[in-house]
Amino acid sequence: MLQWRSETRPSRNAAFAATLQDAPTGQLAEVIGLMGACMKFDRGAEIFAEDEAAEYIYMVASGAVRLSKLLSDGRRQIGAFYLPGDIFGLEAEETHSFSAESICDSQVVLVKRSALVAEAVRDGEMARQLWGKTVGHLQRAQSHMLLLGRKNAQERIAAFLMEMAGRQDSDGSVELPMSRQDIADYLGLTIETVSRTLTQLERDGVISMPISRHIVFNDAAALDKMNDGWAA
Amino acid sequence: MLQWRSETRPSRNAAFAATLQDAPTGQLAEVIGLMGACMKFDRGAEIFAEDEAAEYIYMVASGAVRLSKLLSDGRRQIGAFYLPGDIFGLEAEETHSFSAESICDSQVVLVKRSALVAEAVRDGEMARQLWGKTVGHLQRAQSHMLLLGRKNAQERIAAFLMEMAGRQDSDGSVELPMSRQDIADYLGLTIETVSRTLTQLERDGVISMPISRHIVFNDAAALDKMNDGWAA
DNA sequence: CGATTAATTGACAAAACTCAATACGAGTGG
DNA sequence: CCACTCGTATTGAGTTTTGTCAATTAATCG
Repeated sequence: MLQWRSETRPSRNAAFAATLQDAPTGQLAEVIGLMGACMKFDRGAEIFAEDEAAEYIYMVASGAVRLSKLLSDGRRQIGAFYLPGDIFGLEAEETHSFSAESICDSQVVLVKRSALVAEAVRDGEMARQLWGKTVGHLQRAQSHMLLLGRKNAQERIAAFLMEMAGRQDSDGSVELPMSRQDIADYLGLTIETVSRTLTQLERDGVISMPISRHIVFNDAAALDKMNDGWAA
Repeated sequence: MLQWRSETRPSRNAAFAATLQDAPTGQLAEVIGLMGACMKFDRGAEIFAEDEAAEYIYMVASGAVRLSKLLSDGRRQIGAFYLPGDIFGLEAEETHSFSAESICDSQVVLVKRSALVAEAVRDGEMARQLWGKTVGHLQRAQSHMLLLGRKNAQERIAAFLMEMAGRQDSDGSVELPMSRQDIADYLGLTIETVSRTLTQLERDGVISMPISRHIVFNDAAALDKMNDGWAA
């Protein structure tokens, strides 16, 4: 997948005007990369907060980001993880209803929402892509609802591993940038249940965990079967 | 809320061309009402199926619709309920990933997706509204994820009742068009848990149920508190 | 009024959660 | 290079919530 580096990207102001001419039917990601300014975020840093005005649209250049909502009593739901190449910040019209934090040290490209909208007004293809991305996020959210509503712990973990594998161009293993607590809050489980379920899958020979955040698939078919009948 | 009747709506072919001129900055709902054709669906009838090409965009005129996904083993997740005035069918780009069924006898207005898109190309305001509606659906889906991920049965039921009340212009009561099974599949619970939880709320004096599908709020503040810290 | 579907209730089982203790691992300083 | 520390992850024991299966009651429709 895309692995943007700020060094290889022309600086914003220089490229701005020219870019828009060059990309009349531009890929959204390209345009964001060219129009946007790159920012670094440390592990745990907040990219935007709940109730903050939604002024920018974002793209992960490197690292990983979580979209989360925290409750008064400490419960937390993670709505999505964003990996390099992913665009986010589309889920708000006026203000954000979730916050976004950097899971590890990350680089994120920011574009003014107003600039993208202005571009979309002129370029129908751009409008179509912005809408399409939003529909894509909606489908992911629906797919996630499915998982949260009716899957047991093992099915959730299996679905999660397959999802992450599908989003990395992985051989037969996944590198997890997020903690067990993040996974738990994404899947609607406790950290203990996540841990036990992973251990059980390892005992069953389905996966191996050389280190806790690197998971090797020994029997991808078995994982597939746990997902049976559901979209990823 | 809107309570469209097919009789009061000009027939499609007659009004089509004129309509578009009349509504240069039209409300999306208005335009759909004027451009669309009205169809009746019996209770339980399928409006569109999973994997079907997404050819239309829909608006509920009367009745109620559920968006659902069925598994091989019989588990079902309901992703959303649509009530009069609600627009749906935006969650797909090419093909539907959920099916939609009429919960009771309903009337639904259909518009060719291509016609709306063509309109959006000409009218930026229309494009903005289509995108905005999609974002709205995404926010609802995220809010629903939250509920499914971390709420207990009582909190889910309370959230559901408040949501439905908010969507009907209701005094202190809700009329539920859907069965207990539909509610259960929406909330990620079993029908028995839904039933028991409602009974418990009635015992506690929070609600009354003169009949099973009509729920009166005796203590809305108590319901509110069960929702504490969460968006509806 | 009887038949059929929808909803409730009860008794028990299972899955996941809670609380507490222990182990692992990365980073730091001796 | 090793020992120490702190955050992260795993494991265990016991509890709670929700699910399952079965029976009963209520509502709806001819």
